[in-house]
Amino acid sequence: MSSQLEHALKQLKTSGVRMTPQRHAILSFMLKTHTHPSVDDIFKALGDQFPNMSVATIYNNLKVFLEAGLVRELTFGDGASRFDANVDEHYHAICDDCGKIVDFHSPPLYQIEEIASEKTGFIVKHHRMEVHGTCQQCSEA
Amino acid sequence: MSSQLEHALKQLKTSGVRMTPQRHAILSFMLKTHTHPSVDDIFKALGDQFPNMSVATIYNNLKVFLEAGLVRELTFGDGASRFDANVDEHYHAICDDCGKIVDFHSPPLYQIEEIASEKTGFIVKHHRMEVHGTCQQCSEA
DNA sequence: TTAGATGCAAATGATTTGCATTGTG
DNA sequence: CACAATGCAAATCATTTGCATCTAA
Repeated sequence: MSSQLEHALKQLKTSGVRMTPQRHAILSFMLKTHTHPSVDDIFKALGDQFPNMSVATIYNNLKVFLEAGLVRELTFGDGASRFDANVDEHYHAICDDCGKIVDFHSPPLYQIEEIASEKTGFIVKHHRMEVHGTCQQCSEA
Repeated sequence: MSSQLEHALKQLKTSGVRMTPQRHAILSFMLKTHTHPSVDDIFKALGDQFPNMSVATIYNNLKVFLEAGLVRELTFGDGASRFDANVDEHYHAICDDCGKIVDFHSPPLYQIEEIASEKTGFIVKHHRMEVHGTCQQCSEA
Protein backbone atom coordinates (compact mmCIF):
# COMPACT_ATOMS: atom_id res chain seq x y z
CA MET A 1 0.00 0.00 0.00
CA SER A 2 1.32 3.39 -0.97
CA SER A 3 2.30 5.67 1.85
CA GLN A 4 0.07 8.27 0.25
CA LEU A 5 -2.92 6.00 0.71
CA GLU A 6 -1.87 5.16 4.26
CA HIS A 7 -1.60 8.83 5.05
CA ALA A 8 -5.01 9.57 3.54
CA LEU A 9 -6.63 6.72 5.47
CA LYS A 10 -5.12 7.95 8.71
CA GLN A 11 -6.29 11.47 8.02
CA LEU A 12 -9.85 10.36 7.35
CA LYS A 13 -9.90 8.19 10.46
CA THR A 14 -8.74 11.16 12.53
CA SER A 15 -11.59 13.24 11.13
CA GLY A 16 -14.05 10.58 12.22
CA VAL A 17 -14.85 9.37 8.73
CA ARG A 18 -15.83 5.67 8.58
CA MET A 19 -14.05 3.43 6.17
CA THR A 20 -16.13 1.28 3.84
CA PRO A 21 -14.98 -0.98 1.02
CA GLN A 22 -16.45 1.41 -1.57
CA ARG A 23 -14.82 4.43 0.01
CA HIS A 24 -11.50 2.65 0.17
CA ALA A 25 -11.71 1.60 -3.47
CA ILE A 26 -12.62 5.08 -4.69
CA LEU A 27 -9.85 6.69 -2.67
CA SER A 28 -7.30 4.13 -3.74
CA PHE A 29 -8.30 4.51 -7.38
CA MET A 30 -8.07 8.29 -7.17
CA LEU A 31 -4.60 8.15 -5.66
CA LYS A 32 -3.36 5.66 -8.21
CA THR A 33 -4.64 7.23 -11.42
CA HIS A 34 -3.28 10.29 -13.12
CA THR A 35 -6.16 10.63 -15.54
CA HIS A 36 -8.34 13.24 -13.76
CA PRO A 37 -11.43 11.02 -13.93
CA SER A 38 -15.05 12.09 -13.95
CA VAL A 39 -17.65 10.46 -11.72
CA ASP A 40 -18.66 8.28 -14.63
CA ASP A 41 -15.05 7.24 -15.26
CA ILE A 42 -14.77 6.13 -11.64
CA PHE A 43 -18.11 4.37 -11.86
CA LYS A 44 -16.95 2.38 -14.87
CA ALA A 45 -13.49 1.69 -13.47
CA LEU A 46 -14.89 0.19 -10.26
CA GLY A 47 -17.83 -1.57 -11.88
CA ASP A 48 -16.13 -4.97 -11.81
CA GLN A 49 -15.30 -4.74 -8.13
CA PHE A 50 -18.65 -3.21 -7.13
CA PRO A 51 -21.40 -4.11 -9.60
CA ASN A 52 -24.04 -2.48 -7.38
CA MET A 53 -22.24 0.69 -6.47
CA SER A 54 -24.37 3.78 -6.91
CA VAL A 55 -23.14 6.97 -8.55
CA ALA A 56 -24.55 8.73 -5.50
CA THR A 57 -21.96 6.89 -3.42
CA ILE A 58 -19.21 8.21 -5.66
CA TYR A 59 -20.54 11.76 -5.39
CA ASN A 60 -20.84 11.42 -1.63
CA ASN A 61 -17.33 10.16 -1.25
CA LEU A 62 -15.77 12.72 -3.52
CA LYS A 63 -17.45 15.36 -1.42
CA VAL A 64 -15.92 13.83 1.70
CA PHE A 65 -12.49 13.76 0.06
CA LEU A 66 -12.89 17.34 -1.14
CA GLU A 67 -13.70 18.50 2.37
CA ALA A 68 -10.71 16.59 3.70
CA GLY A 69 -8.52 18.31 1.11
CA LEU A 70 -7.55 14.98 -0.43
CA VAL A 71 -8.81 15.80 -3.91
CA ARG A 72 -9.46 18.85 -6.05
CA GLU A 73 -12.38 19.38 -8.38
CA LEU A 74 -11.68 20.56 -11.90
CA THR A 75 -14.45 22.02 -14.01
CA PHE A 76 -14.02 22.67 -17.66
CA GLY A 77 -16.85 23.75 -19.86
CA ASP A 78 -17.69 20.25 -20.98
CA GLY A 79 -20.37 18.82 -18.73
CA ALA A 80 -18.84 16.64 -16.07
CA SER A 81 -16.53 17.66 -13.25
CA ARG A 82 -13.18 15.94 -13.08
CA PHE A 83 -11.30 15.07 -9.93
CA ASP A 84 -7.62 15.20 -9.17
CA ALA A 85 -6.00 13.56 -6.18
CA ASN A 86 -2.78 15.40 -6.86
CA VAL A 87 -3.20 18.30 -4.46
CA ASP A 88 0.37 19.51 -4.87
CA GLU A 89 0.80 22.89 -6.46
CA HIS A 90 0.59 22.23 -10.17
CA TYR A 91 -1.13 23.38 -13.34
CA HIS A 92 -2.96 21.72 -16.20
CA ALA A 93 -2.56 21.70 -19.97
CA ILE A 94 -5.78 20.80 -21.77
CA CYS A 95 -5.98 19.57 -25.34
CA ASP A 96 -8.90 21.30 -27.03
CA ASP A 97 -9.00 18.53 -29.65
CA CYS A 98 -9.05 15.31 -27.61
CA GLY A 99 -9.74 16.63 -24.11
CA LYS A 100 -6.62 15.15 -22.56
CA ILE A 101 -5.38 16.82 -19.37
CA VAL A 102 -1.67 16.86 -18.63
CA ASP A 103 -0.14 18.04 -15.37
CA PHE A 104 2.84 20.32 -15.36
CA HIS A 105 4.85 22.17 -12.77
CA SER A 106 6.07 25.72 -12.85
CA PRO A 107 7.06 28.33 -10.30
CA PRO A 108 3.75 29.33 -8.73
CA LEU A 109 2.19 32.58 -9.89
CA TYR A 110 2.08 34.34 -6.54
CA GLN A 111 2.79 37.69 -8.16
CA ILE A 112 -0.54 37.61 -9.96
CA GLU A 113 -2.26 37.07 -6.65
CA GLU A 114 -0.67 40.26 -5.35
CA ILE A 115 -1.62 42.20 -8.46
CA ALA A 116 -5.17 40.91 -8.24
CA SER A 117 -5.37 41.86 -4.59
CA GLU A 118 -4.14 45.41 -5.25
CA LYS A 119 -6.46 45.97 -8.16
CA THR A 120 -9.63 44.44 -6.76
CA GLY A 121 -9.33 44.73 -2.99
CA PHE A 122 -9.89 41.00 -2.66
CA ILE A 123 -8.23 38.90 -0.01
CA VAL A 124 -6.80 36.37 -2.44
CA LYS A 125 -6.55 32.81 -1.18
CA HIS A 126 -5.61 30.84 -4.25
CA HIS A 127 -5.56 30.90 -8.00
CA ARG A 128 -6.29 28.60 -10.86
CA MET A 129 -4.48 28.54 -14.15
CA GLU A 130 -4.60 26.30 -17.15
CA VAL A 131 -3.26 26.45 -20.67
CA HIS A 132 -5.25 25.29 -23.68
CA GLY A 133 -4.00 24.10 -27.03
CA THR A 134 -3.16 20.95 -28.93
CA CYS A 135 -1.32 17.98 -27.47
CA GLN A 136 1.59 16.32 -29.22
CA GLN A 137 -0.42 13.36 -30.52
CA CYS A 138 -3.20 15.53 -31.89
CA SER A 139 -0.81 17.94 -33.59
CA GLU A 140 1.10 15.07 -35.20
CA ALA A 141 -2.10 13.56 -36.57
CA MET B 1 -25.56 53.46 -29.83
CA SER B 2 -22.12 52.49 -28.55
CA SER B 3 -19.42 52.10 -31.15
CA GLN B 4 -18.76 48.69 -29.67
CA LEU B 5 -22.29 47.61 -30.55
CA GLU B 6 -22.01 49.14 -34.01
CA HIS B 7 -18.80 47.28 -34.60
CA ALA B 8 -20.30 43.99 -33.42
CA LEU B 9 -23.36 44.45 -35.64
CA LYS B 10 -21.16 45.15 -38.62
CA GLN B 11 -19.05 42.12 -37.91
CA LEU B 12 -22.07 39.84 -37.67
CA LYS B 13 -23.55 41.24 -40.88
CA THR B 14 -20.27 40.57 -42.67
CA SER B 15 -20.34 36.96 -41.45
CA GLY B 16 -23.81 36.56 -42.94
CA VAL B 17 -25.59 36.43 -39.59
CA ARG B 18 -29.14 37.78 -39.74
CA MET B 19 -30.19 40.40 -37.23
CA THR B 20 -33.36 39.83 -35.26
CA PRO B 21 -34.85 41.89 -32.45
CA GLN B 22 -34.00 39.16 -29.93
CA ARG B 23 -30.45 38.83 -31.17
CA HIS B 24 -29.98 42.57 -31.07
CA ALA B 25 -31.33 42.79 -27.53
CA ILE B 26 -29.14 39.98 -26.25
CA LEU B 27 -26.04 41.40 -27.89
CA SER B 28 -26.76 44.89 -26.68
CA PHE B 29 -27.37 43.65 -23.14
CA MET B 30 -24.14 41.66 -23.16
CA LEU B 31 -22.11 44.64 -24.31
CA LYS B 32 -23.66 46.94 -21.77
CA THR B 33 -23.41 44.81 -18.64
CA HIS B 34 -20.32 44.04 -16.66
CA THR B 35 -21.92 41.37 -14.55
CA HIS B 36 -20.89 38.18 -16.41
CA PRO B 37 -24.50 36.97 -16.65
CA SER B 38 -25.73 33.41 -16.95
CA VAL B 39 -28.34 32.38 -19.50
CA ASP B 40 -30.97 32.66 -16.82
CA ASP B 41 -29.78 36.16 -15.88
CA ILE B 42 -30.17 37.23 -19.50
CA PHE B 43 -33.56 35.53 -19.70
CA LYS B 44 -34.80 37.48 -16.69
CA ALA B 45 -33.22 40.75 -17.77
CA LEU B 46 -34.95 40.66 -21.16
CA GLY B 47 -38.23 39.19 -19.94
CA ASP B 48 -40.00 42.56 -19.99
CA GLN B 49 -39.01 43.32 -23.56
CA PHE B 50 -39.59 39.76 -24.82
CA PRO B 51 -42.13 37.93 -22.69
CA ASN B 52 -42.11 34.97 -25.09
CA MET B 53 -38.41 34.64 -25.66
CA SER B 54 -37.17 31.10 -25.30
CA VAL B 55 -34.05 30.13 -23.40
CA ALA B 56 -33.13 28.12 -26.48
CA THR B 57 -32.92 31.39 -28.38
CA ILE B 58 -30.50 32.74 -25.81
CA TYR B 59 -28.36 29.61 -26.02
CA ASN B 60 -28.43 29.78 -29.83
CA ASN B 61 -27.40 33.39 -29.91
CA LEU B 62 -24.65 33.04 -27.37
CA LYS B 63 -23.24 30.25 -29.51
CA VAL B 64 -23.32 32.56 -32.52
CA PHE B 65 -21.57 35.28 -30.56
CA LEU B 66 -19.01 32.82 -29.23
CA GLU B 67 -18.19 31.68 -32.74
CA ALA B 68 -17.89 35.28 -33.85
CA GLY B 69 -15.47 35.91 -31.00
CA LEU B 70 -17.77 38.55 -29.50
CA VAL B 71 -18.16 36.86 -26.12
CA ARG B 72 -16.27 34.43 -23.95
CA GLU B 73 -17.76 31.62 -21.89
CA LEU B 74 -16.72 31.30 -18.26
CA THR B 75 -17.34 28.11 -16.37
CA PHE B 76 -16.89 27.90 -12.66
CA GLY B 77 -17.86 24.88 -10.67
CA ASP B 78 -21.31 26.19 -9.82
CA GLY B 79 -23.78 24.93 -12.38
CA ALA B 80 -24.44 27.55 -15.02
CA SER B 81 -22.00 29.01 -17.53
CA ARG B 82 -21.45 32.72 -17.44
CA PHE B 83 -20.76 34.93 -20.42
CA ASP B 84 -18.45 37.87 -20.80
CA ALA B 85 -18.57 40.30 -23.70
CA ASN B 86 -15.28 41.81 -22.63
CA VAL B 87 -12.96 39.90 -24.93
CA ASP B 88 -9.93 42.03 -24.13
CA GLU B 89 -7.11 40.29 -22.37
CA HIS B 90 -8.09 40.31 -18.72
CA TYR B 91 -8.46 38.08 -15.70
CA HIS B 92 -11.12 37.44 -13.09
CA ALA B 93 -11.24 37.59 -9.32
CA ILE B 94 -13.99 35.45 -7.85
CA CYS B 95 -15.43 35.83 -4.37
CA ASP B 96 -15.89 32.38 -2.86
CA ASP B 97 -18.40 33.82 -0.41
CA CYS B 98 -20.87 35.76 -2.58
CA GLY B 99 -19.89 34.57 -6.07
CA LYS B 100 -19.12 38.04 -7.39
CA ILE B 101 -16.78 38.20 -10.38
CA VAL B 102 -14.51 41.21 -10.77
CA ASP B 103 -12.37 41.90 -13.83
CA PHE B 104 -8.78 42.96 -13.45
CA HIS B 105 -5.88 43.63 -15.76
CA SER B 106 -2.31 42.49 -15.42
CA PRO B 107 0.59 41.87 -17.75
CA PRO B 108 -0.40 38.69 -19.57
CA LEU B 109 1.21 35.46 -18.42
CA TYR B 110 2.87 34.48 -21.66
CA GLN B 111 5.82 33.00 -19.85
CA ILE B 112 3.66 30.28 -18.36
CA GLU B 113 2.51 29.36 -21.85
CA GLU B 114 6.13 28.81 -22.84
CA ILE B 115 6.86 26.77 -19.75
CA ALA B 116 3.77 24.67 -20.34
CA SER B 117 4.74 24.11 -23.94
CA GLU B 118 8.25 23.00 -23.01
CA LYS B 119 7.09 20.65 -20.29
CA THR B 120 4.12 19.07 -22.04
CA GLY B 121 4.87 19.30 -25.76
CA PHE B 122 1.57 21.07 -26.31
CA ILE B 123 1.09 23.76 -28.89
CA VAL B 124 -0.34 26.30 -26.47
CA LYS B 125 -2.95 28.66 -27.87
CA HIS B 126 -4.24 30.44 -24.82
CA HIS B 127 -4.51 30.29 -21.08
CA ARG B 128 -7.03 30.93 -18.41
CA MET B 129 -6.32 32.26 -14.96
CA GLU B 130 -8.47 33.37 -12.09
CA VAL B 131 -7.89 34.18 -8.46
CA HIS B 132 -10.25 33.14 -5.69
CA GLY B 133 -10.77 34.68 -2.31
CA THR B 134 -12.98 37.11 -0.49
CA CYS B 135 -14.16 40.42 -1.91
CA GLN B 136 -13.96 43.68 0.02
CA GLN B 137 -17.64 43.75 0.99
CA CYS B 138 -17.64 40.17 2.24
CA SER B 139 -14.45 40.59 4.22
CA GLU B 140 -15.78 43.76 5.86
CA ALA B 141 -18.99 42.02 6.86
C1' DT C 1 -38.83 33.36 -51.82
C1' DT C 2 -36.08 30.81 -48.71
C1' DA C 3 -32.64 29.74 -45.55
C1' DG C 4 -32.06 30.87 -41.13
C1' DA C 5 -34.31 32.20 -36.54
C1' DT C 6 -37.73 31.65 -33.05
C1' DG C 7 -40.67 29.39 -29.47
C1' DC C 8 -42.16 25.47 -27.37
C1' DA C 9 -41.89 21.07 -25.45
C1' DA C 10 -39.62 16.99 -24.95
C1' DA C 11 -35.08 14.79 -24.35
C1' DT C 12 -30.58 14.43 -22.34
C1' DG C 13 -27.00 14.35 -18.93
C1' DA C 14 -24.90 15.65 -14.61
C1' DT C 15 -25.78 16.08 -9.99
C1' DT C 16 -28.78 15.95 -5.80
C1' DT C 17 -32.14 14.18 -2.71
C1' DG C 18 -35.27 11.11 0.05
C1' DC C 19 -35.61 7.04 2.11
C1' DA C 20 -35.37 2.29 3.40
C1' DT C 21 -31.63 -0.91 4.31
C1' DT C 22 -27.00 -2.13 5.63
C1' DG C 23 -22.64 -2.08 8.05
C1' DT C 24 -18.83 0.35 10.67
C1' DG C 25 -17.00 1.50 14.94
C1' DC D 1 -26.39 -0.32 19.32
C1' DA D 2 -26.37 4.19 16.99
C1' DC D 3 -25.38 6.64 13.42
C1' DA D 4 -23.17 7.08 9.18
C1' DA D 5 -22.92 5.03 4.51
C1' DT D 6 -25.01 2.63 0.74
C1' DG D 7 -28.17 1.72 -3.20
C1' DC D 8 -31.95 2.92 -5.69
C1' DA D 9 -35.22 5.79 -7.79
C1' DA D 10 -37.19 10.03 -8.31
C1' DA D 11 -36.28 14.95 -8.59
C1' DT D 12 -33.76 18.95 -10.13
C1' DC D 13 -31.23 21.94 -13.08
C1' DA D 14 -28.56 23.35 -17.13
C1' DT D 15 -28.33 22.58 -21.76
C1' DT D 16 -29.70 20.49 -26.26
C1' DT D 17 -32.75 18.98 -29.77
C1' DG D 18 -36.79 18.37 -32.99
C1' DC D 19 -40.06 20.56 -35.22
C1' DA D 20 -43.64 23.64 -36.81
C1' DT D 21 -44.01 28.48 -37.59
C1' DC D 22 -42.24 32.87 -38.72
C1' DT D 23 -39.25 36.51 -40.72
C1' DA D 24 -34.99 38.98 -42.35
C1' DA D 25 -32.75 39.72 -46.48
